[in-house]
Amino acid sequence: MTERVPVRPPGIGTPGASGASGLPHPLVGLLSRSLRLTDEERAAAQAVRVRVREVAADEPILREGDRPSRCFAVLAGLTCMSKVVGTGARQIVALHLPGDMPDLHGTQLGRLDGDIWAVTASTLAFMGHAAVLQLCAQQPRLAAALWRATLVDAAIHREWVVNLGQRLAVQRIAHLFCEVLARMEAMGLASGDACAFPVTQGDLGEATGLSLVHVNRTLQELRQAGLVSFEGGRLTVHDRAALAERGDFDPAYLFLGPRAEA
Amino acid sequence: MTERVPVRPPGIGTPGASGASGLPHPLVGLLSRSLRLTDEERAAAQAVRVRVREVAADEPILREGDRPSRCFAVLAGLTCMSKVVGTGARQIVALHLPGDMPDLHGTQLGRLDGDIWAVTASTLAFMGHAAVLQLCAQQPRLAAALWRATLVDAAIHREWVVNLGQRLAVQRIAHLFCEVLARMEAMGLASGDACAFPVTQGDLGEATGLSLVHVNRTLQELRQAGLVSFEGGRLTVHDRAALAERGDFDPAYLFLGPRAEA
DNA sequence: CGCCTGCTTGACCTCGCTCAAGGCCCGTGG
DNA sequence: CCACGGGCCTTGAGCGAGGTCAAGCAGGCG
Repeated sequence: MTERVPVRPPGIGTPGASGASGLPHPLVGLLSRSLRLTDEERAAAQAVRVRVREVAADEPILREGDRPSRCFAVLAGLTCMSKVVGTGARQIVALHLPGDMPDLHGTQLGRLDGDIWAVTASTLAFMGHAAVLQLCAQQPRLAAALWRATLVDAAIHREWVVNLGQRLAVQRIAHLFCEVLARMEAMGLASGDACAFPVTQGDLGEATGLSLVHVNRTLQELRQAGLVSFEGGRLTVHDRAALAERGDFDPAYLFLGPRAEA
Repeated sequence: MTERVPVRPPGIGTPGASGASGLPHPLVGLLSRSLRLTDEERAAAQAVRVRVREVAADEPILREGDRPSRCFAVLAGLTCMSKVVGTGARQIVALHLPGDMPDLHGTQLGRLDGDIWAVTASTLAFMGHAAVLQLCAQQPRLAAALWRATLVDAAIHREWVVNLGQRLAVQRIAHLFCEVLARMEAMGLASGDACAFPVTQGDLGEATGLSLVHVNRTLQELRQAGLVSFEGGRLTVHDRAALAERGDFDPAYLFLGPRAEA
């Protein structure tokens, strides 16, 4: 009945992730999602020096309280930000897909208010805070675009608050699946109605505030309803409309629509 | 046993809220919390024209999907951002105290991803998006400070995710109380261990993802433990350390500490 | 005076948690 | 080649935190 598939498959975004010509600068990729860059702006962004680092699955990248001097963009893989409560339980507060900058807010706030973990083996592009801040000071449109990126993250947080505060287990999971597929699609990382999503059921629980056991039963319910498959680290949505309906999902909060140029 | 006190008392921040000399410009107040302004910067901020408006309790200020051309700061009172789910239930995703700018993110995102309501009768200071954006373009340090303000909001959202995802009812309420008192204090709106907090038990439920009934019983528990009083729209914390302990509260995420100047 | 809003209480129910055990797949080492 | 161990998924049984429904009460206001 239950198909068995190798765990933790290849990965996300590995094949020439986000552009054509060799290695596009991660900032250029991020910025041109919300802006049409001028040559000067592109040059300024590309001048920010990048150091690429690989991290293994379940490796801590940054710790709560850290005052890092560099921030990073996810090139491939999956990272998350989480916080630990008094009981020792962990809540994932954000998922970062390729193209995201998980700790961009750190450049402004200086201190990190949660841990950042690699969920799967990932490729990260580190940039110095100083260089990013200088870029912001010299290129106001780019500063605005980066600001906007952090505001979208905040909008996602708000929707997560709603998800955890008001929705039942099935809806929470369905909603998360809808969000992940929509964001993957926006990054060009989905194929049809499927995308890589190599997280464990335990991870899902920590993101949705549910126990591992209940996530398992909830997944069975979604599976048996014919809405999704979630096996082998891959998410396949069989009926998008029905899943969105089930999860009370409206993608407006992702601000993926036609870019609102200033 | 249960004392009865008039509902919806005077209000918050009414008495010469945030400064000495007549009416300080709301932007100046907000900005100088994280920055020591130069004369030029102060002048530029004060040049942003402001229109003050009073709103009644439970009045909608902005609606989800709106594309406002102005944003506002809370001068006095209490507002919130909330979202409504399919079942009709409402989740409050943010509380705004005097000094906050509830829809500052709207200047960059253009569209609002939730409703903004006046929780109590409030005084709001509206400013045009264009003027604020122009200020950002001309004064990079002010732009950074406003960006930072939205990042602190995001950090609060993340903590709320944790609150809703991992904590029991008593902890959720205790945590919220700690947060409100800390933020009120930071705005100079607390007196000793008490502050105005004129919300109904229903409002508390919508902020913490609990039913009204359960909020009521939970409040009794906190009251009988001698930790807080919450009557007559006023919050009084009798044992701060114990309440913080009970609510698993660590104020680090509020970024109230000594301002991290660039 | 009567209504409306907000608080309080009781009884019952259910969603989701906890505890516990077993199974499958894979990697490792003898 | 096989034995062993460790993730991760699955299933069952019992329980408990919190929801729902319903009613009553107190105070403010027209």
